Amino acid sequence: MKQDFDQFLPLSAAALHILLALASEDRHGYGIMREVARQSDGRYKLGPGTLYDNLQKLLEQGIVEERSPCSPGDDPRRRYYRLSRFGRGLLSTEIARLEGVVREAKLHLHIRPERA
Amino acid sequence: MKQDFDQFLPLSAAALHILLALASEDRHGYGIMREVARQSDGRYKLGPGTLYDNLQKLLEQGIVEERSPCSPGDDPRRRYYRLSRFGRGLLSTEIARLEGVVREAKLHLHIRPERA
DNA sequence: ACTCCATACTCGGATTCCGATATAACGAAT
DNA sequence: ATTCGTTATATCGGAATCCGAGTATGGAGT
Repeated sequence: MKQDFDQFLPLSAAALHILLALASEDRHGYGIMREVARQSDGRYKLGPGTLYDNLQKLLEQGIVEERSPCSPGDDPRRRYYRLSRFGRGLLSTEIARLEGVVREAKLHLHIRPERA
Repeated sequence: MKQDFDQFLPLSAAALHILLALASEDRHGYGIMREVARQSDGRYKLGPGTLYDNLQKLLEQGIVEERSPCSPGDDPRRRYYRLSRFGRGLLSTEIARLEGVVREAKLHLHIRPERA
């Protein structure tokens, strides 16, 4: 069975980074913000507006699910989100697409070697 | 000297694909549309609205320049666009950023081997 | 003349972005 | 116990962006 990932692609920068933050582990909203900043080395920061707009849409689309807060002793304010199976497949597809973009770009750009 | 690429990043999907189409050669608007569709294997199509909105902004920002139509016998309606030196550097930076995203994602996803 | 495709461009509604702001609980220190 | 900085969720509304429908015209083929 073929899933129609294509209608959700390409992911916006915000959605991509949110899914990426959730790929490593389930996180709550604020944790997503911190993880996105960390992964991008502080160059890309998600404000609360962008975060919750996107989270709501991702939930509606079944890409992300809300998880019950299982751990006792955890701050009860937190609402945890997790990547659904579908979302994981979608992210994989998007990453494969981005690899193609990178490959194409390298055919035509002189990339400087990374500096130490 | 350090150029402040960061304020332009991340590129939207539309801007990224336009720059990518211009990386290989100078093109006119309609040609950009076709090249973007070709590079993405028809999965990502740019409508004229998105194209000209983006092109105008990229021109204002000095990322893309308009080139005089040099070739005689060419359709005189065509307006050609070219990646500026700054734009080329910006695209390189964005590609490097995307490589980081891909690398990060692969740490946490089981990517299926590509099928033939 | 007619038709089809290439080409540039505009318009306006829909979507998305995103910072300012509100609210409040937690932890630690005084 | 009060205060303060941080953690945390959420909304609001203006700005930016997306994006397809539509307009217009030129060139090529029949």
